[in-house]
Amino acid sequence: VSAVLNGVQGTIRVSDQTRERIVSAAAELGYSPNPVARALRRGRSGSIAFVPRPRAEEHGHPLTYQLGIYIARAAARQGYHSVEVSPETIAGGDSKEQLGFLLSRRADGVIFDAPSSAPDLQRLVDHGIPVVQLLRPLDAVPTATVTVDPKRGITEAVIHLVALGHQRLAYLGKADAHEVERNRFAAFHTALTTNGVPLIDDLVIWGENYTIDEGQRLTRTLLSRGPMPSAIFVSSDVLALGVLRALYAARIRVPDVVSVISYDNTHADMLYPPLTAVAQPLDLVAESAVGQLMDALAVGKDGTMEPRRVVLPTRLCLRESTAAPRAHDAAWPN
Amino acid sequence: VSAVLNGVQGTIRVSDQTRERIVSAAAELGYSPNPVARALRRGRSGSIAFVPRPRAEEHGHPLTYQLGIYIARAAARQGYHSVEVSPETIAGGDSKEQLGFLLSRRADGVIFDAPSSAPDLQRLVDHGIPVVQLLRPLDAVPTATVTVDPKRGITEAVIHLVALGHQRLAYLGKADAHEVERNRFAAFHTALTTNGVPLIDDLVIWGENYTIDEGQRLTRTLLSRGPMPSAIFVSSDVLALGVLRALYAARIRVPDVVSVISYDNTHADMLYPPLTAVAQPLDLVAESAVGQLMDALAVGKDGTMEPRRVVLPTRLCLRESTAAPRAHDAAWPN
DNA sequence: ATGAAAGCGCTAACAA
DNA sequence: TTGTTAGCGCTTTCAT
Repeated sequence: VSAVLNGVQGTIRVSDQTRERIVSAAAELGYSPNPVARALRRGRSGSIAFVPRPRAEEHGHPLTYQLGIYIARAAARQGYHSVEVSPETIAGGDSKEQLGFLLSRRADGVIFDAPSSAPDLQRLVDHGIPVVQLLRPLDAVPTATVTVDPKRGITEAVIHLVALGHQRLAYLGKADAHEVERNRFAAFHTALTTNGVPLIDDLVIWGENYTIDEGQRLTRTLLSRGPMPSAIFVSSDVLALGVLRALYAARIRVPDVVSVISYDNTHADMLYPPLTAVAQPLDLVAESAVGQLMDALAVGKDGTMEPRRVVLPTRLCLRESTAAPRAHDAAWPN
Repeated sequence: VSAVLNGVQGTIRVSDQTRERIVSAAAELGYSPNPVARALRRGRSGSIAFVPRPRAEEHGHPLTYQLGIYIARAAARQGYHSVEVSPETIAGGDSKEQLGFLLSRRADGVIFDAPSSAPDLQRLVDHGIPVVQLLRPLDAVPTATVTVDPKRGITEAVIHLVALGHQRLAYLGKADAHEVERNRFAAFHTALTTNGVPLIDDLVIWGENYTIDEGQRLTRTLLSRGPMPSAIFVSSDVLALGVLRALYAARIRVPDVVSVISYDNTHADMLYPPLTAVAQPLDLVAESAVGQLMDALAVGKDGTMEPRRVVLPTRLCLRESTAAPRAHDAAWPN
């Protein structure tokens, strides 16, 4: 019966008549297999878990939401289920319990976005559960990772601005807490140099975190530093929320007076004006992560992963927050 | 051993010495129970599932995100796990499989936010799995529900505007697809009447869906209808995104020229200016839903629920998108 | 081609 | 107080 219902491949070991009997009986009884029993027996649950980034990141939801969807889709394509396990629960209650939840074959593999707890990760790895870290991995734990190289998109952004005629570019970013931050600024800096645009120290402003308030603060600082830039590159959408708020309060219109480009593209399409932004390929990130898990879980494999490091490129998404600088800006004294 | 490790209450049926031996042995071996086996044996998984609203709702993510967190927290407080099961997966692949996933004791109870598939729900109910529907329930299926009565918050909103001196109020809403929409407008209308403010037909504009584009479109229509309102009530935050975009494009400042109040409070705190908005108590919604599930799942109970209907009030959240109307507005001809 | 049985890891009921 | 055992529902091996 089990073989028939599961459509076992191998040799056809059942007469058509019996198969028919089995199938119709199952239908009549409304039978559906109990996945828990199946998981116990198989040692595999058939589902993977996605643990979003810690909630501490104010307004991190669109990214989490999108990743969740892409992961669910990618998993579904492979016949896998995916569930999202709130980091709240993990960090909150006794994390031992929660981890046990993931550990003990309830999820065959786990995808973490920007995890914050190395010990938790390590325990999973120690238990032989395949783990992939996304976007902002903890390097202390040797797992597979899928990250993004900001270079391409940021270079496109700078070229775009230069082509429009901008020469005074500001950069609002977060002080380098992580490689990710450093890479963004490095990409920006390199792109300026390559395109013969000066990096103006006064127009590079560092904040402590990615929040709206911080974005406002940095913008006010920028505005207080004398001659305005004609374009601002903001290193995260959440920061950009604050930038736009500050600009709105100061009655400085975008893109009429300043152009704005942000990084992330998570909120960009809901703002006004819609923001030109550098987008991370979250769909591909998810796909790659799920793919790696599936490889490790393929029949015959024991679930061990080599810690492969996939790096994906970014791209610029053109919208309406960029335009040529105002004519008289060009005539401004330096 | 099982009894000791699970801290069974009843009579203390174990000598302290043996207990000690068991505990230390477990610690040494790094033992942690296999939840799958436990679930199979107990017939309870110890976790509940949250199925977010269909992704079709553009920019519905903050609400989903917040509900997810509140549900996770509430469940954790009760010693339960919660997982989020993407509606993508359910709607996408063969929904039978996915439902089976929820059905077959992988989740002891299920919380749906604004579900779209009555048959799926019905199947769960038929299988005796406790179900709670949130915010926009399918009345066809007799489950417990937790909904929100917009009246209080909307009344506060109108009173707030009237107190500021507004008399020309616009309402942008979605044509009544669901009781939820009707209730919002009804609350608005009643509040106007109660406060002696006229409902101006030209300033009530109906759209087809909650999208940014629709918000823009409705606003353009509004602007084309002659004398501006001094305040706009927008029946959803996503619509408000479009309203603000259209106002920005038309160089109409908020709240200097028009005040704006929106409903939902999901995006309101990230906009510019920060929006005064009517908030649904998502934390209480989650808490109530989880509580009802827990009641149904309490030891001894068989998981049957009476279809209780909890209704929670809204409240106004003051921010910066409302101000007194411009002086000359008062002098405007009607 | 079909039937029988073992056993995944746990808990609960019962026996000693 | 401790030890033994049945069995949750399934898959898979082995015997017929």
